[in-house]
Amino acid sequence: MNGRPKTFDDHSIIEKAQRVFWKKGYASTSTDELLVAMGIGRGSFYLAFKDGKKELFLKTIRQFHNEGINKLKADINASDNAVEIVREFFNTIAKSKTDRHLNGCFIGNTLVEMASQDEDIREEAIAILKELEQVFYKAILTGQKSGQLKTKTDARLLARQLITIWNGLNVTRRMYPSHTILKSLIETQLQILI
Amino acid sequence: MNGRPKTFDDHSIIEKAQRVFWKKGYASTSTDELLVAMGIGRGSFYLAFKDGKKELFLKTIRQFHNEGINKLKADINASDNAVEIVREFFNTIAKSKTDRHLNGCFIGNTLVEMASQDEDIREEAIAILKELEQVFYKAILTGQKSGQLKTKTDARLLARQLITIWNGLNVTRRMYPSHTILKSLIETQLQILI
DNA sequence: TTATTTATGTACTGATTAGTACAAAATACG
DNA sequence: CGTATTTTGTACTAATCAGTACATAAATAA
Repeated sequence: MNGRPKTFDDHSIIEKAQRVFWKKGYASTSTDELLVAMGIGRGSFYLAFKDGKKELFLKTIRQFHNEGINKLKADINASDNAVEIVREFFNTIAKSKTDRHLNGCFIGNTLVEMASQDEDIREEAIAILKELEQVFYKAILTGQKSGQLKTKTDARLLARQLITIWNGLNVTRRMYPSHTILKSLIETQLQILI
Repeated sequence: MNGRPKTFDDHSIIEKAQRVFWKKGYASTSTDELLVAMGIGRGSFYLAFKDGKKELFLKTIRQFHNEGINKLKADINASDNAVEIVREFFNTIAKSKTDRHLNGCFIGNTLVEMASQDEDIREEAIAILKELEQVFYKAILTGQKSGQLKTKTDARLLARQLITIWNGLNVTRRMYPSHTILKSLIETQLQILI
């Protein structure tokens, strides 16, 4: 049986919460702030997310990741050059707006902030980054099989280097929030993909 | 004129505060927790650090950095192979104890957590990482002049790559807190130093 | 000793925190 | 219409937060 209808849908309020969490991190974001950003009241929030802030956060990073990874996979599938899509993926860092640099990678931030604080959140962040690494891995394998990638380096190791470069760029971009600096840095780092 | 003598010295309590800040970050560390770790009372604390938690934190990252960078510089000066010392510096990541991996790099953590939260702390963290990059830069220059480094790549760009790899490894080590994985990863990443 | 200075310990403040309790509102079904 | 069901808004709680106030302690200097 149906009761009073919801005035919101989970997907859109999670997206609104995401912007706040991404900018401020987990601990520094208050539930009050989240409620204002999501545009709902306390009653609705704790009904929709029984375990409160932590449940919302886990759903937020999951939704953020799913949409990003699905787009990346689709782009790769639609292309005949998987490695080139990976390159473009890295280049979005340099192309993003200047104020975005300070925010870094939402998942990397989460891993850094929560690694010693919350096992559940840490493991979720690790799993997400490993899924991204896995996409890199498959793209590299594809490139090596097609001959577009000449390097004989083990694809697993190359993928692990890529995720490390990704993590690093998302810290370094805060030091150098400059289009040109980041562009040349990314280009140089990606020379491992030869 | 002298009054009642202090029961502690700043350097040692800053070091005690450092362990807590490094593990938990800025926002999630309470002043109560810091007082317990430092072994002093509120009265003494706010007398020694007029601006409270933030002043303590800034002094903590400064002291942490000064000691680390001075040791690194001394090691480089005492060696006839500056680049080899830089390699060893990176390899300390792989060699550290497993539970240390979750803590990452104190300064990198600070930049990630505070970039959008506190301008003073962000700029201090950026300055510290740039000082480390500068040490890399000079080591690379030395290596290129002596012929120990064959690469003709611009030393400035190489140093920027190194700080990015450093930042990246300190995130990735939380995904793979394993001696062997990190060792091979570091070795591969440092192949830019040829 | 007495005055001065500095350090310490503790009680307190007002703000903010995450989360709960619960009555009222809005729907569907019979 | 009336009852069951679900959502909503608001008042509340108990804990914790960073920081202040201030009396007392412990030293030096006169």
